[in-house]
Amino acid sequence: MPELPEVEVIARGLDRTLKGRTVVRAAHAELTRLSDPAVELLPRIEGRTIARVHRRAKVLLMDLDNGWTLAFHLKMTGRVVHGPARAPNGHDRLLLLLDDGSQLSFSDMRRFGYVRAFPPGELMNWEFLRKVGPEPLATDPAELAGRIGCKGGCLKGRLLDQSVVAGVGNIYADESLFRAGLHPEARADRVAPERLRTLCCELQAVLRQAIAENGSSIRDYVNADGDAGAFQNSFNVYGRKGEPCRVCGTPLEARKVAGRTSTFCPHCQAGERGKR
DNA sequence: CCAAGCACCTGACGGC
DNA sequence: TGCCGTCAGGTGCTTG
Repeated sequence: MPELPEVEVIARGLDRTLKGRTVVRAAHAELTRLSDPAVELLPRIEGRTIARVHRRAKVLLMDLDNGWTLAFHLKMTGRVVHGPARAPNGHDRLLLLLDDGSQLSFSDMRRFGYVRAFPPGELMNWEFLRKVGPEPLATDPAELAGRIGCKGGCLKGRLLDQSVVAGVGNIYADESLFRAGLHPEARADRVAPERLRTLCCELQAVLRQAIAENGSSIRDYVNADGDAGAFQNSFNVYGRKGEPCRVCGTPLEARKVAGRTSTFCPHCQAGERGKR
């Protein structure tokens, strides 16, 4: 579910509130996607102190004081929430009871998400992280543009490809394409480099703004404190099919591009599949 | 090698 | 009310 800004907001909140907290007890409720058997994983967590919480791509990373790292991938509906201890519910996958009586829960209604534990030094050997592209907010827009434009395929597909650039999902792909005035079906290698650079600048701007507004809440996203984000109120195109473009008033169109529903303004993002 | 399609799951919503 | 189809913020495997 969450894309880069949402995971970033969660990571910042957890790093602030969990750093130095010790896990008193770890409990699992049907950890179907856990890479390691819970019987092996939970003893690695219990008694450990949380050293740091951070993010890479859309993955939430929790460093423990024994050098192990827990990696949470939230996929579509995963949530990591810190709050008062409560009884488990049917969507909980992992519950960590902390030494101040609070509890960290990882729950996931659709069960696409997972938690994995990596021994000291092993995180960077994880296939997922070895294949993932650079962080868009820590990379020069011109370099990002070069990665997007170096091959064919539609722009939307290039933005969603995690090996091209990390952390972009359906919302922020559509929003950055709109801001750059580029059609989602434009052929990436036929768009002028300067326009690709503009796209990457807009991508950075939209990601920064979304982080500043606490992320986007569409259905069930909440940050680590259980609060909804506000950036959904700033969407120009995502989820607005048929509504008027905020710039020119033309009704927004939606179609499947690269397997995902893509909403765009046929006037502001014209470009005859990007041949301009 | 590549893009498309589907699989993985559950729940919400709209139409009939 | 209830059944059915459709859709959902992501990734990864199979297929053509």
